[in-house]
Amino acid sequence: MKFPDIAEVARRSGVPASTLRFYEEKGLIVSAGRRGLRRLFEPAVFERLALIALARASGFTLEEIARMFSPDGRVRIDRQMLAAKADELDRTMRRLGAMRDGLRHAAVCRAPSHLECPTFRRLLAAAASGAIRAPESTAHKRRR
Amino acid sequence: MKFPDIAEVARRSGVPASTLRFYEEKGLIVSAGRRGLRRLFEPAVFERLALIALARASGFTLEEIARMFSPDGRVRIDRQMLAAKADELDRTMRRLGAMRDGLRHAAVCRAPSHLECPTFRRLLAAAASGAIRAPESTAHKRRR
DNA sequence: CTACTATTTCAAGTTAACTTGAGGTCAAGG
DNA sequence: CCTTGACCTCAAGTTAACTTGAAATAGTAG
Repeated sequence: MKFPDIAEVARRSGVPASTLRFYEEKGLIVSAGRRGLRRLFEPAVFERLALIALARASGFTLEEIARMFSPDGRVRIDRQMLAAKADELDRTMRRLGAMRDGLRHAAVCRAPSHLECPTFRRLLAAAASGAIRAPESTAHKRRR
Repeated sequence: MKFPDIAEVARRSGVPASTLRFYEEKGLIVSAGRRGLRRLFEPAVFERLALIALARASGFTLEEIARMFSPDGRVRIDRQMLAAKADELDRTMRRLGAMRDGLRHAAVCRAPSHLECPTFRRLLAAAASGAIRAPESTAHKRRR
C-alpha cells in the first residue's frame, strides 16, 4: 500500500474522490503517477489534505491555498501573507465575539423588543458604523 | 424624508438597490408602500439592515436571518436557537484561534519545513482528527 | 405636455467549490 | 479470454447571494 489509489485516499482522508480529482485539477494536490488510467498518490497527500482542510476551515479560498505551495510541492512561506491572514482572523474573531454576546444577551433579555434594548442597540450601532464589517472576507455558512 | 426611497436607503445604508430588492424578495425587509411603482421604506429599515449585516457577518445565512423575524416584522426570540448559535460561534472562534496561532507561529518559525515543525504538526493533527472541522458551518471567503 | 431619468420587473449571468451523470477504459478475477 | 466494476474524462448541474441587462413605466423638471 505504498501508493494509495484514489479510493484509498478518499477512504482514509474522508475527502470524496470527486473532490480529490477537483483538487488535482486546481493544482492543490498532485498524483504521483498512474496505473493504467488510475491515479496513484504519494502517502504525503494525507498531510497535504490535512493542511488544505485546516486552511479551508480558517477562511482561505482554494486559490489562496494553491498559492501557499511552491511548484515543487513544498509549503511556500509568505510571512507577510500569513501575518495578514492572522490579523484578519483576529478581526473575524472579535466580530464573532460581539455577535455571540449579542445572541447570549438576546436569549435572556427582558426588553419588550430587542430594538429597545440598550445592549442590542450597541451592537447594531457598531454594525451600522462599519466597525464590524469586514472589507474583503467574511465568515459564513457553507452550502450543503 | 419621512419615507426614504430605494436610492436614499442605498445611499445611507451602503447596501446596493439591487440587494435591497433582493432582500425584499427574500422577505428580509419590507417596503412600506409605493409611490407609483417606486418603493418607499420605513426609517426602521436601517436598523433592520444593520441587524442583517451583523448577522451575515457572523455566519448566518439569509435563510436563517429571515427566520429571525416574525411575520409582523418583530425580532422573533427563539432562545433555543439563539443559544445554539452562540455556542456555534464559540466553537468557530476556538477554531479560528487555533489557526491564527498556527499562522502567527508559521510566520516566525525557523524549521526547515513547516511540516517538520512540532507546532504546525499539532495543528495538522488536530485538523486531520476532525477536532477542528465544523460539521455544518465554516468560515470562508466571500465572492467578490 | 414632453422629455428625461430613476425605478420597476423578470430573466439570466456570476463565483466558489463541488457534485452528478453519461459514456469510455482497463486491471484483475474466474 | 471475457466479464465486471472501479476509475477515467468532460460537460453540465447545484447552491448562496447577489449583479447585470433589457424592456417598460412613471415622477419630475422645464
